[in-house]
Parts: sequence; C-alpha cells; structure tokens
Amino acid sequence: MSPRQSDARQRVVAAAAEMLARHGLNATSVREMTKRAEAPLGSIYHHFPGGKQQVVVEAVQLAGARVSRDLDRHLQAGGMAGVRGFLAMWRAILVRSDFRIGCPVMAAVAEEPIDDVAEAALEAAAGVFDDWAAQIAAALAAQGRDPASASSLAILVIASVEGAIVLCRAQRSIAPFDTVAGQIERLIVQA
Amino acid sequence: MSPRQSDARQRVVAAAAEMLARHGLNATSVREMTKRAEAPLGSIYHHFPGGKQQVVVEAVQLAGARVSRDLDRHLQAGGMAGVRGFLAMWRAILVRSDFRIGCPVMAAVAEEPIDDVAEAALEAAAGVFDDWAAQIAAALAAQGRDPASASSLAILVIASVEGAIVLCRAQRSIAPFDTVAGQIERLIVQA
DNA sequence: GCTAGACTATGACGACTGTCATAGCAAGAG
DNA sequence: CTCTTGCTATGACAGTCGTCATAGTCTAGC
Repeated sequence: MSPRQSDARQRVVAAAAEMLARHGLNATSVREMTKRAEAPLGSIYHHFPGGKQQVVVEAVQLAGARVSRDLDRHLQAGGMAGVRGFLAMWRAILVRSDFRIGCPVMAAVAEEPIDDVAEAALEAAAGVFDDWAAQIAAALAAQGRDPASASSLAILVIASVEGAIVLCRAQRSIAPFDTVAGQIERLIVQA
Repeated sequence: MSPRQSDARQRVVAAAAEMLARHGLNATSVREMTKRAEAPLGSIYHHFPGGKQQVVVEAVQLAGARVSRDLDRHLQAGGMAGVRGFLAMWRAILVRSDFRIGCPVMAAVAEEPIDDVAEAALEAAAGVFDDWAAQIAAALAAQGRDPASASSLAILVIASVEGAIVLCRAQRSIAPFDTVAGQIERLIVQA
C-alpha cells in the first residue's frame, strides 16, 4: 500500500514518552518532540490525525508495554524474582538518568484533565497501571498466595515504587528507593 | 509601616498551591492563579520579585506546612494514630475532589527542572518530604521502635501514599488507596 | 514514464505564556 | 497640606503553544 513506511512515526512516539518521563505532560510539546525525533513537524497531523492527544496516548501505551514486557520476562522466574526485576529496572532508570527521568505513565496522571489531551492520557494510564498490577498479582498467585492478597500486594508494589520515584527525583538520591525496595521485599517474603 | 497590608499575597500563594495539586507545575500560570485569587496581575511582581519561581516555592512550602501541622496534631496521639491520620487526610482530599486533586509537592517534582522555576520547586519539595518523614519517624521512634526502622517505615509510608494518590487519580477510584492503607497499617502493627 | 498516494516544507492563525514599564491610586507620616 | 510608600490598572514585549492549509517532493505500482 504505502510507498514508503517511514519510521519517523515511531520515533515521535518514543520521543514523546521520553519527554513525558522527563518534563511532564504540559511541557511535552509537539514541536519539541518532533525536533528530538528528527521528524518533520509538518507531517505530525498526517501520522497523528488526533493531534497531540493521540501521540500522548500512544506514548503512554508504548511506555506501559515496554515495562510490561520486562515485567513478563522477570515474572517467569517467579513472583518474587519478578518484583525484584521490576524494582531493579526502575532503580536503573533513576540512577542512569541522574534522577531526571521518572515514570511517563505517572506524568500523564499528574495533571488534572482540563482538556481532552489529559483526559485521554488519564484513561491510557489507568489501563497501564491495571496491566502491571494484574501481571504481578497473577505471578504472586501462581506461587500459592491467595488471589486477594496477591492483588493487594501488587498494588502496594506499584504505588510504593511510583512514590519512591518521586522521592528520589526530589532528593536526587537513590536512598528512598532502596529503603522502599527493602521494605517491599521483606513484606513479600514474610507474607 | 505599610499603609494597608493586603491579603492578596497569601491568596495568590494558596491559589498557586491548589493549581499545582490540580494541574501540575507547567499548567500553573501566573495569570490564572491571580485570577482565582481575585488578585491583580499587575502587582504580582511587586509582591513576588522572584516571579513565578518565588510563588511556586512558597506554594510548595505552604502546602508542606499545612500537612505538617496536621501531621503534628495527629502524631501527638502516637505513631500509629499519626500515620492513620495522615492516611485519612489524603483519603479525604481524594474523595472530596472526586480524584482531581493530588499532592502539590509531587506536582513540583513531576517535571524535570529545565528552567529555574522547576529547579527551585524541586528543592522546596525535597525539604517538605524530609520534614514529613522526620516527623513520622520521630513519632514511631518515640514508641520504642529503633530509629533506623522508624525512618525506613516513614519513608515507605510517604512513598506509598504518594503512589496511591497517582493510582487513584488514574482510576478515579479510592480502591487503590484503601488497599495501600491496609497494607501499611498491617506492616506497622506487626513490625 | 505516469499517476496515485504517502510524506514533507513552509508559514500562518489565534491564544497563551512570563515578565515588566509606566502611570495612577489610596492612605499613613511629617 | 505635602510627601512618601504600598499597591493597582493597563498594556505591551517576545516567545511558545496546538493546529492546520497549502503547496511541493518523493516513490511504489502500473
């Protein structure tokens, strides 16, 4: 069909995800993300008829799917190993970015939907969080833990990791994350 | 000294804090917050020579101090009661705002400091988080818990509450918060 | 080679942003 | 009264925002 499938579209979505994680939703501008993706601004509304809203939603979903894949891989070694992998992944992101990169999914939520953009982003983020929680809960339940407890634990893991990311960015230190990770591990082992 | 001390200044800071919690840092504009505070835009740079940066920093500190006062009040009934009060306060904020209001301090952190505004806000936020953690840790330690464990627990409480706020805003439901709160209570009681 | 359709380059629009200069007010101090 | 001082009203500045229209360039398939 298409004469030439440019990969500019994917690069734009990836750049949007990175900008979300770094600067938040409102500071993620169409102009900036096309510049970073080395994509032409003029063709944005060709690739994304839905405008910024569509790009942001796809960026949140992309980021969510990337984490989901990682999560899936780690969870195959068991629930505990999976959670450990989840923690290690976020730890690496924080440290490597010198505490400048956060969670793109959280960024989409941190701002009340005053316009359609944030509204759609919020919905996408809710779906991503649900996916993560379901994956972790399933792995914990597969190890004999009762489903309700597994689900609660999964939500706690996600919440505390997201919160720890915030604390680390504020203090420019990995200390809060390690503290939280230690408590989480202890809680899961003993439960 | 001053002929008439207007309270417009305080109203602006309060409005800024509310906007931070609702819409995030970048969506908190000087014009909007003066309009909401029913204050004149023209005198903003009279009251706040530091511009938006100064307003935002004061807003973060105001929000932090308000929570600190509440925390202090609840913690006088003991560490456990204090944490419970902390949880109940955030729960009420979420429910009453129909999950539209988050944490202003988190909002200041969610966006990488690309300019001086976010830079200063980040520092202020770090201070607030430190204060909260120190208060909770002190109360837990006063109940005989060893200081290291009390400090770790305090950080976990703050991180998981901030994370739970994010989850609740995404899902427009109080369920994640209650789940997290339940786990936190259990962890503190048994520790 | 030609045409259809995917893509891009350019530039504009109205609205909004933070910031500030200038002028004018109202009220306490002398 | 004058004068100083705290505050306000108005309007402008340069910049960015999301969005889009228009015209042009490319290439796959015939």
